[in-house]
Amino acid sequence: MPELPDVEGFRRYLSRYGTGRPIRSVDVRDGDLLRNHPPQSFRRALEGRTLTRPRRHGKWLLATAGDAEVLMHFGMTGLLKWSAGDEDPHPHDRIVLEFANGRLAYRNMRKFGGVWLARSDPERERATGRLGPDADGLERDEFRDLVGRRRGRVKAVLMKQDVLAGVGNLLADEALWRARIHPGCPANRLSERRLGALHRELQDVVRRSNRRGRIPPDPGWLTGARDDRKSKCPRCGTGLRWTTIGGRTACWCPRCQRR
DNA sequence: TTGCATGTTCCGGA
DNA sequence: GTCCGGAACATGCA
Repeated sequence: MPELPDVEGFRRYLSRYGTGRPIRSVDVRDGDLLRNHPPQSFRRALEGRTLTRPRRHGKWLLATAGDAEVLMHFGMTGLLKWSAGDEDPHPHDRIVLEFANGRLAYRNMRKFGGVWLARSDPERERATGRLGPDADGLERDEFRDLVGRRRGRVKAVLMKQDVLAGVGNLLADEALWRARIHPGCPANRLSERRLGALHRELQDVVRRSNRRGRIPPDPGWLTGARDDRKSKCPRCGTGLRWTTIGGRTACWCPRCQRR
């Protein structure tokens, strides 16, 4: 699931369950997900430390641990899960932080994404790659400069993490649908007015989704209709259409979103 | 059995 | 250099 709003939910979750007391031990149940350190040095860096300053940049969740920084990416199936009891670990729990009062699991079925440790800005950037400014709160002028100059299709541009960070497949489709812009339209052919509308709708979708920790699949949202290939546009009732843009399934309304 | 899935990266080609 | 499509990554589900 994880796009910007989901990771924002994980940030709050980490803040609630993973900070304020020291990590007693680290259980690396699947070393594949530790992307830039062997389990032993990862454990040494974290055990006895307290996580502080949980923060998010795009789809990345970061936290300070002593002189190091923990970086988490959730791929398509990652999440955080707290448990206070002594139930068996879930089979997809890959890395588990043990605290005195319970444990916090980095769970990830498909093993895209992972967990990194960084001790410097360059080391962090090697993990995350170049990231544009976070999509949440991006000012209109900056959005216009970043997105409006690109020749590529607007949906693909929105999803490029080095342009702006945090927008994934669902968020891009939702904002484009609301702004009535066809996902295949070249970004640099959008008028000022339409770019402004796209900016406004994206900010609104992000703000409302962040409160829920997900892009809500509610009535009135494209995200609430897109899974069913027989769905109609929640706004005008026209049959939705699907195609591939930027390697992912784009969903749009052929009546509301004309080329 | 096949196709598809909300992410990223790498490659070849236009 | 830019942009695109396709494949790969790993796993589960319809």
